[in-house]
Amino acid sequence: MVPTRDVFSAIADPTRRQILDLLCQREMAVGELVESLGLAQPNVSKHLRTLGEAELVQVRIDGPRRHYRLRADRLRELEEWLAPYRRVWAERLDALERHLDQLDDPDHEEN
Amino acid sequence: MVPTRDVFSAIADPTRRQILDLLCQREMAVGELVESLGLAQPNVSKHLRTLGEAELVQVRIDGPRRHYRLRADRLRELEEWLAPYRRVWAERLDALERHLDQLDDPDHEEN
DNA sequence: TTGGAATATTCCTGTCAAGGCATGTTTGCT
DNA sequence: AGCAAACATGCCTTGACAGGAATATTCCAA
Repeated sequence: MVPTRDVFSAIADPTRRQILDLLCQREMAVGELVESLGLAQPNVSKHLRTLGEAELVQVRIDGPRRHYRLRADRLRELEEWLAPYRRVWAERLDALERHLDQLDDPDHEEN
Repeated sequence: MVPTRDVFSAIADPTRRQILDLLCQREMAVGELVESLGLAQPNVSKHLRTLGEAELVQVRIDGPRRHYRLRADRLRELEEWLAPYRRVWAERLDALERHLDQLDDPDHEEN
């Protein structure tokens, strides 16, 4: 089951990030999400569909209601993408320190 | 200098991620990026502008050419956003193991 | 099997972003 | 000053997406 949508575009929307934040705590039904978010139900359903296409979310059917659950493993893709940049942080921190040293110089200019 | 664009929407575009990947290695001028990416120059410039609005990138002017440089620190925001989900991975891994155990059961059903 | 609750889907509209093309701007060179 | 290189910006068209409203679907209970 290959995802039909990439994680990056899925989390680009603020509302969808809100949904993920909620699902981070616990599984939730659509109605609960609607109430928590204060959005229209069709709107929430559509965002859930998008999250589902990215496989960031998983459904558990329980009678007439559907419980959505976070699939955190898909966020590992993000984690992995981030990896190469982590190394850069260390280098840049050195640069920042040198920069802060320059701030002690009263003639230094900043904007 | 508060960013006028969030990191999430900035990295949502594949081309922009490609650019970041290139800048991960070293600072590059627009012309170099154009050649590496095989895209039209105005196109690349516009993506660089977008990355700049998210402050994911920094310019160094050198005569007529502009060298763009990665600002990895802005990706920390992503890292921080990811933090709450990291904890979920551990829990979910337990569930996965239980799931795999069930796979040994020949009567177990899967779709 | 009829009704209602919970949710999904469709249609419509406005907005925004990407790509292509043309043009403006700055800089260095002569 | 004039020209060319290196970029940026503006305009246009097209496609994708978000939000709203209405409608369809699925399920359970009586």
